[in-house]
Amino acid sequence: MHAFEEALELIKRGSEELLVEAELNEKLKSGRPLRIKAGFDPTAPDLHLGHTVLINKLRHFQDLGHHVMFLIGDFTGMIGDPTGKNATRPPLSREQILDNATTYREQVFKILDPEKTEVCFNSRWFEPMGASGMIRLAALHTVARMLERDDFAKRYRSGQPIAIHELLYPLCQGYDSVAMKADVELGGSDQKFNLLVGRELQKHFGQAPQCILTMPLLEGLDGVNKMSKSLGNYVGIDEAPGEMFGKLMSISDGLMWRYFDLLSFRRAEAIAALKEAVTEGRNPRDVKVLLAQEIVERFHGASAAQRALADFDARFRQGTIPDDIPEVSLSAAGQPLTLAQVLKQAGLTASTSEAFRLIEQGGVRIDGTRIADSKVVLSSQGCFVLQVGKRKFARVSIT
RNA sequence: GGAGGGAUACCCAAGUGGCCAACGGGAUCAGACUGUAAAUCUGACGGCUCCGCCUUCGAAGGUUCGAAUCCUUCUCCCUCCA
Repeated sequence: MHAFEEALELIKRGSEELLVEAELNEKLKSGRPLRIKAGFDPTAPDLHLGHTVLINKLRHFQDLGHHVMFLIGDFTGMIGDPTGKNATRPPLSREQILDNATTYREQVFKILDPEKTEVCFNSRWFEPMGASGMIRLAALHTVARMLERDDFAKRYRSGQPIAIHELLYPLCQGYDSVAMKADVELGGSDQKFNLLVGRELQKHFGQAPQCILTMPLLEGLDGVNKMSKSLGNYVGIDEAPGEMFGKLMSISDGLMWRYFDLLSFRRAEAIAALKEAVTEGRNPRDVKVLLAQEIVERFHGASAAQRALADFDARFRQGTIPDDIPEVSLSAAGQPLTLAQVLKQAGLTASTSEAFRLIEQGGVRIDGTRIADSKVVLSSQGCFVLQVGKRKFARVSIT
């Protein structure tokens, strides 16, 4: 196998679609470092594992010696990407955008090598372009072609408003590719239309059109919907090691392989070997541990990953109480407190009603002993560990 | 500008004068089973000083012994026409 063929394998792994493969082949064969572009809207600075699928792919290119350009759409952020939206997005202010961009960079360099990454801002070429330049750019595409795009078409059909400036978004993104002389552009599978516009414009400006590599959207912890913060099925890359580890351990066995493909840096053969081991009887749990550890290690380092595993085993396999639990001290003011009140005041339940229910359902323990009597009154003074369900703890002292 | 339809708990969605703290589904939480798996099963799912009481059905008033349900005004959303 030639080196470039191996490279192509790595590039294609986990991807959704590669256009046009033959072109990319040629580019790889040339042996020069390719210019790899990926653009990010500086809207949501809180990255989760779903976002990292694309960033991992950039990392692959980086490892293969290519030139990664991380584009922060500070200019286009004023438009807001209409992709997948059914409504016009509120524009971002200048300060918000810059703020978000900084956070973005910090988080992204946990995966990308900062030395090998060029960070670009597209205001650099759009600001000097001016209104006349924008009009010339707009002249390069037609409304009809723009309305071919599914989400625009749907909105248009269903009578939802499409503001004129939203039509400019794909053009701007496409022009970015011209300004950056991109050889390859990466994007989510929902970005295909925008990425294709880039090819058109590059051809118009006499450049070889970029290849397009789209990445699938990662399913969230529920295994059904795409990972997103608003659905609450996400793992944030800033989350504490223990949280991250626990969340990853809770995914289903089937979903685990998807996560391996899209998130792990292991070689494809290594993953295949793991899969085989499981079919031959290896406990999937142990394999999932490997995945969870790899991910935690990536964002928090090896020792944190070790600790997360140890804590996890201690807490859930042996049922011991973790040591890093929040401490709460309450003052009884001379009066005895009911258990339900303490639970609420310690922040373990949202209301005393909820506390009552949980007690009655057997979900509450004091120092490891289940308390099922909702009328228990805690005599004043004392210090103990309160537990609700499997994961919520607090060390409470009453004074 | 005109005509019509709608707003119910985290989401979807029943309910058209008392049996409604409000059917059902989803999400969520707890318990059982486990690998903290997943699936499944059981239960909970407005609040409180919790075997009783208090506040909810877009908002504010009103009718009534009694309203999510009837009336008035207001706010917001949708559809059709212009």
